[in-house]
Amino acid sequence: MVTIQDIAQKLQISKTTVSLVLNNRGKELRIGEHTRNMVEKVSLEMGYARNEIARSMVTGRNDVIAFVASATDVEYIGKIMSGILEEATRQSFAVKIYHLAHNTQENIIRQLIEQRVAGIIFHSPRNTDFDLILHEADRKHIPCATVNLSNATAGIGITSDDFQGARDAVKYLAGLGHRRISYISDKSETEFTINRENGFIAGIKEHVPGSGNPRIIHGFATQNDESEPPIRSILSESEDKRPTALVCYSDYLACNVLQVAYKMGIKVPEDLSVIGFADLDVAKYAVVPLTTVAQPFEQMGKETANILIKAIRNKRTDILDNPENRKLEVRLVVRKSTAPPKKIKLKGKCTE
Amino acid sequence: MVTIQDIAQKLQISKTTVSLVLNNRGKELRIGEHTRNMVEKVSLEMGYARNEIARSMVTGRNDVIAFVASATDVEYIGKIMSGILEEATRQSFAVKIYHLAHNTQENIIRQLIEQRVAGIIFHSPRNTDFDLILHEADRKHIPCATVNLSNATAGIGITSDDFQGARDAVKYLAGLGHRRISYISDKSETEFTINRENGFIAGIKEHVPGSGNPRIIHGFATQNDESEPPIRSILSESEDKRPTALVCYSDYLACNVLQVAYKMGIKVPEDLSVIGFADLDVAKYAVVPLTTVAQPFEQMGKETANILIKAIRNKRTDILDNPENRKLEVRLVVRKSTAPPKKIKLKGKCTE
DNA sequence: CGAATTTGCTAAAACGATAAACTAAGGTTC
DNA sequence: GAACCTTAGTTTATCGTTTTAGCAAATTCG
Repeated sequence: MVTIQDIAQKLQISKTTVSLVLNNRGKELRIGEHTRNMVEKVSLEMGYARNEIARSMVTGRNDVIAFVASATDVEYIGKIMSGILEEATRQSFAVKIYHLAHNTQENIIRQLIEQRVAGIIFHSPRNTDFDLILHEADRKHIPCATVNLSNATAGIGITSDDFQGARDAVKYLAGLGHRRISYISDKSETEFTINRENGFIAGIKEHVPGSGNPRIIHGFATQNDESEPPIRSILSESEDKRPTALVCYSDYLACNVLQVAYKMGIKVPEDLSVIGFADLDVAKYAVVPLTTVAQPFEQMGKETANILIKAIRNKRTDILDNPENRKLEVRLVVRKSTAPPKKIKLKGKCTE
Repeated sequence: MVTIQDIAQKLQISKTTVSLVLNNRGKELRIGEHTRNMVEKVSLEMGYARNEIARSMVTGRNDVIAFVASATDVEYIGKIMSGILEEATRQSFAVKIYHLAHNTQENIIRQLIEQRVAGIIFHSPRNTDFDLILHEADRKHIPCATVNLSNATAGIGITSDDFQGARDAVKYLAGLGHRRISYISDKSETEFTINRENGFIAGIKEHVPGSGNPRIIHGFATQNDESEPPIRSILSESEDKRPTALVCYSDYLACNVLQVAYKMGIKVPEDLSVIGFADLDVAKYAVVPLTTVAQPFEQMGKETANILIKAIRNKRTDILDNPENRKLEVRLVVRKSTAPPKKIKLKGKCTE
């Protein structure tokens, strides 16, 4: 590989001069125009590419951020990554990725430190997955951020406003005329499940007052079959008692609902409205494309990367003392799985 | 940050000694046991973490591979990445990711060279996306590989055996008794579309002989609505002429078929069998979970990383002269969207 | 015309590690 | 007891770059 030394030799000048020119500091540091041109020309001719490793050595900087995730083969994590990548690229940072799937926390943090990454972004559905890494990173003063993870211990944390999302979903359904709205939660207990459930409850209290205690059941998104019994039981009730609309913890669960309803001959949206959460492919490609609360995954990635890089640039000053936590707005995407409830139409006809 | 110098100073020995011990070359190069123990102890106490950047400088190695993809927010690419990551981790390589989405080829290859990555893995549905990068990487003798991309120019190329997959799908359907089987292709013309189409044709010739020219239509996976007219037209034919089974280019297209069939009141799998391709989430979560040709994305990633790293370790000798191209086996996953055709049963009843 | 300033460039140190060659002390062998 | 070997390290060079300080020649100024 060609080095600045080689260029210097060819031009019979010092490598300092070459370095200055190639870093565009030639004008300010008074390298003559002719020399500048020659350096540019020869470096191009010889196919010079600067050695970032050598550069990092002396500057002490290393413009690389690490994205440590529980997995990469999950659609929404891919979207987050995409946002991180876009912003990092824009700011001339490279991105390294790490998995918890085939690696221990000990191992990952060691690598991150040895490779002198400038900052770290985490995501996992399980908050505790990063305790060790966060602790060690803090000791070494590596700025950290979490994305879509309500763990404030990292200094920087970007999530989506799931509470608001669930509330909006209820508001929309109430606006369509629904009164019996239930919520199907995931089996896990995380900040996500809690926020969405609370948002749902708040929505009911606000938009469907006097409807009694909101009904919440627990499904199991991961395995189709596991979710069927609870869903089936709620849909088996008589038509005047069972919910006319279901808000689901995730698009996956909403798909499960679609499956069960299909088997039971319940029509969506005529007999039952369904709202999902996330806006993943499964929502778009469902038989009845799902109305869903779209989370701004890409934007979350972008924002997180942006704030993290700012922290890095500001010489990592006291992020832990002034934590930056932000919730991004969600957006209800209305597709085909929601409609006014049947009952209301019938009632209307009867009373006339 | 603590350096080996600091450790050496504290112990009043030379940094070479420290280096040797910390690289486990202390025994072979005769550093006394007592000194070895002291170095280990003090380096732990001081929280030493070796500087991979400095190390790379002198060794000339940099155990990093780059994964350059058209995007990261696509489910199957995430799976490939997962495999790459697993294998790279196992072999102590780090992985950097790059997007074509927000970056030019010129920019990416420049970064890759400047950062002295040891090898590059590509994926994009469009073969030509990497021409420039491949060319430059070759000039700099950086070993390259493509994954799930039938472009042999990279020396290493791992794909799945899509031809076989489509053929297997037809074989399975023929085995169920289907005779009128059609294929719905994507609108694009890539190696993928060609391989699957040819596999389908081969399957028909082999397993449904004398059924005339196989029918192939073109759908549009990307936008739901665009695919509807061609699918609807084929399903609108009279029941004794229209296909009893459809093999689809992708799971997405298969979902489109499910949507159209649902609207038209055609039951899957009773009236129509549907087979997808890829085995993505949309297949698992479809109303009628899809029978589909599962591609081994993770394994493809693993295999690619493994061969690439081998090439890197073997000092990148003439991979371009001895290209390694491999097709991995696909696997038909049978779910609920396929069943024997109705007609056969009816016929059976009539003739009795 | 001499002093001060500007211009154009360079020498040397540093970053943190590894690698190759070398040394000094003590123990063996013949 | 001289030659050789072993042990346990050390010295020096090197990787490719940036940074700091400096120096000589040319130019400007009073």
